[in-house]
Amino acid sequence: MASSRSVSVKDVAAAAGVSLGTVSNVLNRPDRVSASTRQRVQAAMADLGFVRNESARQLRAGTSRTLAYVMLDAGNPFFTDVALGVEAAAEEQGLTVMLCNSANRESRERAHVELLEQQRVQGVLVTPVDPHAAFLDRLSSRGTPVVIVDRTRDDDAFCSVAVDDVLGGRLAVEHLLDHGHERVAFVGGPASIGQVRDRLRGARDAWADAGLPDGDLVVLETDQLVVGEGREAGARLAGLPARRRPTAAFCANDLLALGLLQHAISTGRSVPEDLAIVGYDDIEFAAAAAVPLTSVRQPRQLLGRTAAELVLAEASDPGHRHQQVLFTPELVARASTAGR
Amino acid sequence: MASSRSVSVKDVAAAAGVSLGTVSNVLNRPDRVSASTRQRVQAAMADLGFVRNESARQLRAGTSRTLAYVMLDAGNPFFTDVALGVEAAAEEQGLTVMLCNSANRESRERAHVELLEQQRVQGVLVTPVDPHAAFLDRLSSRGTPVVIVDRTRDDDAFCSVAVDDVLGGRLAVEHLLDHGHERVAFVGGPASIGQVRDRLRGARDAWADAGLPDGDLVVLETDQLVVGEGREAGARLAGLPARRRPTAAFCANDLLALGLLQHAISTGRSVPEDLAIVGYDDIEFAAAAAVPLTSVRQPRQLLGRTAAELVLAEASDPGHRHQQVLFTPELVARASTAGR
DNA sequence: CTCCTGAGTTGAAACGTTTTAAACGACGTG
DNA sequence: CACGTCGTTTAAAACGTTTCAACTCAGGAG
Repeated sequence: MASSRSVSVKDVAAAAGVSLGTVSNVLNRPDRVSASTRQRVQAAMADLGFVRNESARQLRAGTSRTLAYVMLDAGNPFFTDVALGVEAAAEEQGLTVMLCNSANRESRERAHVELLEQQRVQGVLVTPVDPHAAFLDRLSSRGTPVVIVDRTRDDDAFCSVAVDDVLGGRLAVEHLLDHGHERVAFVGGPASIGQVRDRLRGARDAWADAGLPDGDLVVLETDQLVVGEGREAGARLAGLPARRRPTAAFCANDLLALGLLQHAISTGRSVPEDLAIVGYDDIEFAAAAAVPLTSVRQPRQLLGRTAAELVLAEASDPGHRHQQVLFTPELVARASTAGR
Repeated sequence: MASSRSVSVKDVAAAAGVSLGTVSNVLNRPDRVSASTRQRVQAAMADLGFVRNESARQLRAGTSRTLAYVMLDAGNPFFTDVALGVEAAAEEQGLTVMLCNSANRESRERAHVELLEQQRVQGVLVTPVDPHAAFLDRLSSRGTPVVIVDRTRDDDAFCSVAVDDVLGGRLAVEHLLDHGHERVAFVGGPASIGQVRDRLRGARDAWADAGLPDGDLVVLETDQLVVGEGREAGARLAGLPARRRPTAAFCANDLLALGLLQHAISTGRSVPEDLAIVGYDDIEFAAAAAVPLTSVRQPRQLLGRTAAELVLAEASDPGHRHQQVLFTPELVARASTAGR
């Protein structure tokens, strides 16, 4: 029951009157040790407060029992849900997940990635600021399995898991078309984000397929995907002359949609009668909004789980071919588009 | 520029034509190495794609360069904000933060804590499911510094940082009293959570000080601190006879408050005219709600930063006395109580 | 009685670093 | 010319674990 810094296998061995190798066997192959000595050793371990030194284990064994997820923004519920999926898959394999937060800063992402490589983690999952960053290629080329989460690259240098954002954009706009809207706004940006571009492209595809005039799909570009920008977009929308003002808006994520919703309500407009709104991500707060939000749902936990499985597959199979998994999004209709 | 598994200091030394100790010096005390050999070694490292093995470093050095925060619920924006503060403080010290998510499950919390101890992290910050769990005492007694975040214990076995919840409860109710409310509901639960009890106690204190009858502070207990429970509480509130129905509600956190708000709006009640609402935590979504929410703000990032500083202080100073830091909350008044 | 078998245990080597004391020259000083 | 000095570099030990070949010792088979 004692304590103190650093009780080693050697100390336990001495206390139990066995050799150091036997203690290790108790730890790693208990079946090879007779019941009586096993108990004696375990008692000694408890007595001395022995805690295995993972660095030494890892150094000798060459393999770590952890895997890491470098999140783009830990404050966004979307990514924490992805992390839940990662953790679930890891737990099944007896691995621990190390969560890192790059907070949208590439320098932090890079620092994390480099430390993770030094720690010889089994694999790195990452939602990168820039999927083409050179340090990701380096990491991978040196032998650490890397999976890109919720982003894609045009080449196939990595495994990746993502959701079909073009389809998601199409679903959103088709839903609005079904409800009879003929002037629609797309709210989102900056265009440098691949997701935003893809969702807009899907929206445009659907719009074109319906044979509606290009100009009636209004694009409002934002600087970030946050609530405040949504409010601001709402003001811009309200400023348009009534005849050209869209009757519905499709937002590139739920935070924007919530901002838009908030602006509408606070200026006395009703949703969906005066303005229908579709969001994207289906975060928990979407369903809980003042007017529950129609949104495009992504299989967030599945995304994380699949990424974890891919990275482990790559880690265990040397002759592995990279694969790009693309999930299908799903539209969840709620009150914010229920009118008409 | 090559790659491959496991290039060691020895390989670099051979390639650069120096001894292994010199390579280590280049890594750790570059000033002790002449400029010419330093460059030669660095070139060799780049050439071979050398990556320092952190396990070996840590085994020899005995000290790790990371610190961990075990979060109670990574999906709650409150905790991710605390994590931001932790990371900021750690970054200043050149340390990395390992985030772990117990997701409200004590078994997961325990598993994380045990692995962290094996990894010999510099310190563990934790918002525990149960601050009295025995494995926390064990961890600490064996020499790993532990700081309890946003929870307290009656004894002083650990350092802790928390916010004065009794005061927070008082502030909320005094604010409502100032606005002339004389029938108020407290919404929150379960009572097993210390925070909930403290906030209610503060509310009662303020109520008593105002000389108002006990019975006019109605307590609605909830099962969890989530949006859905808030909606449900809204229904219970609306079901009360008008004469006894509170004109204002103080919720134990913002998620409940958002639920309550949502129920009010969807049933055609206006906030704050028909029902004033005060939340707690001041999460980002509080300000962005359909009716911006008055809320009791906690210094979230400061909480995390302080915890990190405490744990590092304890790690470096052996003759350290545990201290309990208590921050002062602050009421942020917004539209949800602006009437009257 | 000897030999074999197999379960249980042991001792030593290895993992990749950091660190420390010692070795090595080259150089200026007395 | 011998000596100490200083700046550089080296060799070896140590960190705590895992693994593997070798050893011991009963018990059973021949």
